[in-house]
Amino acid sequence: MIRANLENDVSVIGEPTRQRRKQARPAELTAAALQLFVEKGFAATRLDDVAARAGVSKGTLYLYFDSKEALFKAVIQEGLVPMLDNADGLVDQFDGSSADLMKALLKLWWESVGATPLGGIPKLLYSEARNFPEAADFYHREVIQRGNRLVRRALERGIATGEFRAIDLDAAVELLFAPLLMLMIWRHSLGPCTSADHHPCHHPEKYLNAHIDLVLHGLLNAAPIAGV
Amino acid sequence: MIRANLENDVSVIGEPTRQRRKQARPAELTAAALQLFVEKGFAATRLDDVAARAGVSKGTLYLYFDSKEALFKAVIQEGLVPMLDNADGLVDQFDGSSADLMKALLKLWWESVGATPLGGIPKLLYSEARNFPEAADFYHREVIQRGNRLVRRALERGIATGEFRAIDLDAAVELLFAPLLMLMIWRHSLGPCTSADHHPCHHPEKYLNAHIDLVLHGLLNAAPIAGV
DNA sequence: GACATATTACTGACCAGTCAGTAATATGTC
DNA sequence: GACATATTACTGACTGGTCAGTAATATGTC
Repeated sequence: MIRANLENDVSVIGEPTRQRRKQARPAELTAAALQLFVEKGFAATRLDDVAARAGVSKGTLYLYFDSKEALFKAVIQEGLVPMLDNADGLVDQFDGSSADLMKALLKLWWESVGATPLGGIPKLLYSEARNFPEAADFYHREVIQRGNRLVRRALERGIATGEFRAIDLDAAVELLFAPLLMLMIWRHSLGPCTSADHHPCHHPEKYLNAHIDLVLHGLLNAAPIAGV
Repeated sequence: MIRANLENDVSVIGEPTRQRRKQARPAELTAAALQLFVEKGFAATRLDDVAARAGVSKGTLYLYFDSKEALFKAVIQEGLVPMLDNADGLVDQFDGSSADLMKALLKLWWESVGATPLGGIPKLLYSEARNFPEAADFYHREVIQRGNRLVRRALERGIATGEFRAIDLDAAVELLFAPLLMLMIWRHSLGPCTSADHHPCHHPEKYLNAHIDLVLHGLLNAAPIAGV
C-alpha cells in the first residue's frame, strides 16, 4: 500500500488523486466494459460501474465514448480482430503435419483468446446480436468468416497432403469451432455458477486435447472408407 | 364495439373484448416471455411487451407471476424438462445399431426442441446465468446433466457392442452436444441478423447430418488403432 | 492563465410493480 | 327463466426508484 514514487501521478497514501492519462483511458474503459458486459449483459451493466472499475468517474467515460452503445461497439471491434492477424501468419509458415498444425492453432487460440478476458466476447456477441445488428454484422464478417477461412485453409492443406479424408469442409469447420465456442461460453456463464465438479471448464487443456483427438479419429471402430 | 355474439367471448368483427381464460394464461405468458427474453435479453425486455404479446395487460401478468424474475424462472423451469422424459424412453427401448440410435436422438431433439421456440432456451440461460445463479443451477442439474447422462448411455451401449471405440466418454458427450448448442444459439442470435448466405443455420438438416457423419468417422484417413 | 482532463451534481425518460376500479362470470332467490 | 348479489379475472393510470446522458465545477499541465 505504501507507494513512495517521487515523480508522478499517485498520492503517497491511499487512493491516487485524479490523474491525466489520455492515452491509456480508452483501453482501460473497454477492458472494464468487456468484463461487465460479459458478466451482466449490456442492458444490466451500469456505466457508473464500468467507470469505477476503470478507476474513473462516469463523466470521464463520456470524454472518450459518445454513448453506451458506442462503448459496446468499441468492445466488439477492438477485441478479436488483432488476434486473427497472428493466426493467419501461423498457417502460412507452418511446416509440420496438418494434425500438428491444428494443434498449434488450438494452442495459439487458447493462450491468446480462450483463456483471457477476450474469451468472453463470443458470449457477449451472441447474447446481444439481435439488439445490435450492425455490430453483429461486423463481427460476422471480420471475426467469424475470417476464422472460418483460416481453419478451412488448414483443413485443405491436410486434404491436399492426404492426411485428412476429403470431408465436407463447411461441416468440418463448424464441428471444429463449436466445442471451442462452447468452452468459452461455459467459462463465462455456467462455469462461475456451478460448484467445482469435473466439468471441462475446470480442466480446459485436457478437454481440448480429448476434443481434437476425437475429431481426428472419429467414434467408429471400423476403418473408414478411403475416398469418400 | 358492436357485440352481436350470443354465447361467448369473441366479438364478430375486430378485436376480441377482454376474456377470462384463467387456465390458458400462464402458458401464454411464459411463451411470450420466452420469445422476448431470447430476442432482447432479460433486462431489455419490458413486461408491457410480454403482456401485450400474450394479449393481456401488465396487471394480469402480475396475477400469475410475482415478479419479472419469477416469470424468468418459470420460463426456464417449464421449458425443457418435459422433453427429456421423452428422450429417456427412446434410449431404453431402441433396438437398432448405436449409430442409428444417435441419429434417432438427434432427430427427436431437432423436432421437439431445436426447431421450436424452446431452442432459444440455451441462449437465454447462457446469457443470464450469472444474473440468476439459482436458475442456472436448476438448469445445470435438471437439463444439462440429465441430457449428458442420456447421451452417455447411448455411447456406452455402442462401446459395449463394439460399434464405437472406447473413447473418453466425457469428451465425447461434450463434442456431440457442442454443435447442437451452437446451432440453437446461432438461430437465435446471428442467424436473424446475417443476410441469407450458406450458413448452417439455413440448412440445419444438412448441417446436422454432416456433423454426425464426421463425429462417427473422424477426420483422419488412416485406420484408427483398435483398442485405444 | 489558458487549455485539457477529470469530477460532481443534476435532469428526465423509462419501467417494474401497485391498486382502485371495471367487466365477466358464478351463485343465489323467487 | 329473470333478476339481484357476490366473486373472480382483468385493466390501465400512477408511483418511486434507477440510470444514461449533461451541465457546472474543479484540478492538473504547460
